Amino acid sequence: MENKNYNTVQKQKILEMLKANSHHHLNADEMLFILNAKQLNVSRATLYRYLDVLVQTGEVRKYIFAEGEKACYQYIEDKNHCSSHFHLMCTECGKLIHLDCGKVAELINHIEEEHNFMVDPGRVVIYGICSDCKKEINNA
Amino acid sequence: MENKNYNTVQKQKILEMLKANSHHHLNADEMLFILNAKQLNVSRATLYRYLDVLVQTGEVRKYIFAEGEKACYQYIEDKNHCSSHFHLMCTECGKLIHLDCGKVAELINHIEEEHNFMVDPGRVVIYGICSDCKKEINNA
DNA sequence: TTGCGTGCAAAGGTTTTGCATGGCA
DNA sequence: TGCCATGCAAAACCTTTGCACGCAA
Repeated sequence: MENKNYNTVQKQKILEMLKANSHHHLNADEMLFILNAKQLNVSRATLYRYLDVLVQTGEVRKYIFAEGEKACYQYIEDKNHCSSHFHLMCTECGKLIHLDCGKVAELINHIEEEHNFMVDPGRVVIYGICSDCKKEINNA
Repeated sequence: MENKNYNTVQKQKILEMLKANSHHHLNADEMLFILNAKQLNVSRATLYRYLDVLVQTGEVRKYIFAEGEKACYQYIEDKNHCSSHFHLMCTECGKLIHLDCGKVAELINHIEEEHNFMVDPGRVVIYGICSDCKKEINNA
């Protein structure tokens, strides 16, 4: 790794904030808002710079959705583990569900064997609506 | 649909160009370059405006990849059909493969029944490397 | 003391928008 | 003729970068 990784308050707080929100994705504005609310001002530049590092090391995943086009970031609990399965992303609430399931492995195998296509599971996101949001929509 | 859809040369040429390149995705610059090469100057604004319409009607799909972050567009042959299956996207050459396969339907059913998550198949893209590019990489 | 990390402001690149003009129906 | 579509340029937007200063080790 090329960075000498000095330990600074900013980095600590950014990482802490990401871990506390590992259940959903955040964009830069949202992150700065959260940090601000905690009386810690981090500059936008520093945030982006550190996010880049975290994405490179695999600790954080970066998403870009066609609608918003604003980059969203999310802390990945177990980076090695998370490259081997698919993710379900709720387009309503942003919740990320780890789909660690034999059926996925089955489909990946099928695609690689029968369709001769090498899948990169870590990048695959299955969009849809989670059970909680489905309830809310039905109740509305 | 809210647009009265006047027929103009620009729209015709844009759609024609998209259809001719339906096997892969293009970004705005590439499209303008192609149009230019054919001696038809379309303004960037017009291109973006029409692309928006096409995306809304489902004739064109918009992709944003985390790396490039530049929006890519691709004509969808059969928009109704394409909302019911997954797509394989080669990250090397941009080829889009329609994965119309029982295994996909199986996984979708499984996710909806067992994981209680309503999948939106039209938005799902499985990234990886296609057989042609795999060969090239191996030969290199 | 060394040199990485930070903050600020400016730049960068893509996409969107306002406005006057042009062209389809 | 009415009004949508176009082109231009400017604006908007998110993100990156240059530079000087501050701070970790």
